[in-house]
Amino acid sequence: MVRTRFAPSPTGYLHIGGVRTALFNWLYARRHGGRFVLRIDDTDAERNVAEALAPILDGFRWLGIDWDEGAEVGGDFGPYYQSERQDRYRAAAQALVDRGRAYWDYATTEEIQAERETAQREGVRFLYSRSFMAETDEDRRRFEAEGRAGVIRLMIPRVGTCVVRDLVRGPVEFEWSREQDHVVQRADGTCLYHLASVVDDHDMEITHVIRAEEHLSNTPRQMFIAEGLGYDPPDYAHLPFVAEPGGRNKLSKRKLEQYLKNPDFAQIAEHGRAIAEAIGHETAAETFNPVIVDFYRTVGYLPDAILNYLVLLGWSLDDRTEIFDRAAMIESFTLDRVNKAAASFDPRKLLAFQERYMQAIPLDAKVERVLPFLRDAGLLAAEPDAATRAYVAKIVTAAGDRIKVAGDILDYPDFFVADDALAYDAKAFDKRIRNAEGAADRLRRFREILEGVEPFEAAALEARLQRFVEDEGIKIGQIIHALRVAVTGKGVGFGMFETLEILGRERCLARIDRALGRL
RNA sequence: GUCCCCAUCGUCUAGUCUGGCCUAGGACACCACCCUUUCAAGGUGGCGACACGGGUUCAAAUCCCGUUGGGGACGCCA
Repeated sequence: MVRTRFAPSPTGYLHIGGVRTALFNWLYARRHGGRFVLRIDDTDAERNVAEALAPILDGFRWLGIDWDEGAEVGGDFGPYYQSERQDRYRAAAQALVDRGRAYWDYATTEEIQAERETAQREGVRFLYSRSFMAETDEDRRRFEAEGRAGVIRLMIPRVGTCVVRDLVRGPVEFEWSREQDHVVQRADGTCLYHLASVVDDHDMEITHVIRAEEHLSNTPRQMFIAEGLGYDPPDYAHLPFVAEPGGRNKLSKRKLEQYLKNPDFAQIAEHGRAIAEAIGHETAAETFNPVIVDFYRTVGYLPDAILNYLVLLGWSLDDRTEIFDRAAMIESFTLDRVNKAAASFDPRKLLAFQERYMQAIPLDAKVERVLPFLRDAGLLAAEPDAATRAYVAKIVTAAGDRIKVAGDILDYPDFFVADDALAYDAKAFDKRIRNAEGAADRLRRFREILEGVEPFEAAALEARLQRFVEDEGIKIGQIIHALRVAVTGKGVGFGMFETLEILGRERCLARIDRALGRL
């Protein structure tokens, strides 16, 4: 049975690169009817693990990447928090010593550092001299009598090679003599990541370790640990990096502000920021940024769109298929079609997927997505009644593809504000009404006509306006722009006649009066 | 510095293993035109890449060698 895992540290946020790695693990498990484990790489030192973990778990849940075992759901191979497994690691470290694969070492950090510097000065490769290695219990007692604290180091072979058979890259060869005698247990008795990771993967019966490329060069030591412990090592697959927008470097949470300098990235960020501010959401760069998954949830992206974009970052099925729903993804995902080169994150393309997915969902689903934004922006009551929903549905229909993310509904606040609170775009008002020759008079005349149009619906309104245009001997542009600004306050919007119908006669008349009154 | 990985349009990629079907295909972005009451959407078209240099071969994006460039790893971090 295939078992994969993703092991996040509780950092307080879920970033796009992590999701991509988790997604590939999840897909591989689902593809093979296996299990996907969410293990938590926390440490004892971390205080508020639950708090720092919540955004990560919420992010996965929102994306629909579910885990069969691990944090909050438990399972038969727990505990799933590394902080609760130190005893296991210590036992493993001791077993390594017992099997002659590791040794107690009593060098101080300063002594190691001195050796390292000497090697560097002489231009040779640093390899620990093992001068403070304890070969017997008596050695240990002697060192400890000197007041030294012992660590456990791996007894890495100094000859030969290690071959990592990577499912993405094929065989990769490393010389053992390049590896250090890595510490696996600290002087304070706690154990380090590489040991913990190997022990956990074994205990949790992980069959495929699918992780980012940065771990490729860590793999020999992990294989050494696994073999030393008598484990059957898992299969490894090292994924290419998700690189920063417009660059080749690994995506980093520390460079969020720098990414904002990339024009495409900035545009996406700005679009989201406007929505977030309208609903009173925090928009500091560290927490609100297109590299962080929460950004997309806040702004109203669709999880499936994000997954679809992400599955294509470093993987493809063929030369043309690009729309994958969950089932299609699971069905077609294979590790042998994972790319080797880093793929840079392009939020622009993500938006393109979002648009396609948004166009595809049914009206009522769209309305449901949009409602919370109207509520959070204070434009609608918390519990909209059926009439209100129907009203919103009309707006959503009329807006059509203009609503790319759910939060885009906030581009149309004018349908929700009182007539006397309507804000006018000053530039549009001047251009279309104040300074347009004869516009105000035409508007005044058409207002009178509007009083009698029956029914007050798009088709009838359009027919009547066409007649007005003919009667006046003008072009449609000479009335419609002024009309738009008068009733919506803006120079741009969706179909004029739908707009009038949705607003209704009373409000249209009131708004035209108000606009004319501003002259 | 040492080791490892990678290299096709600005970006994501197909093609590379199994050389010829590749005058290199698709998508995003961009540009133009069409549609049009504005803004979107949609339609049509365009721009645009095999990093470089040597081989091997009748034939190289594809195989080999080298160069260059980029990235990653080298912790008592994870």
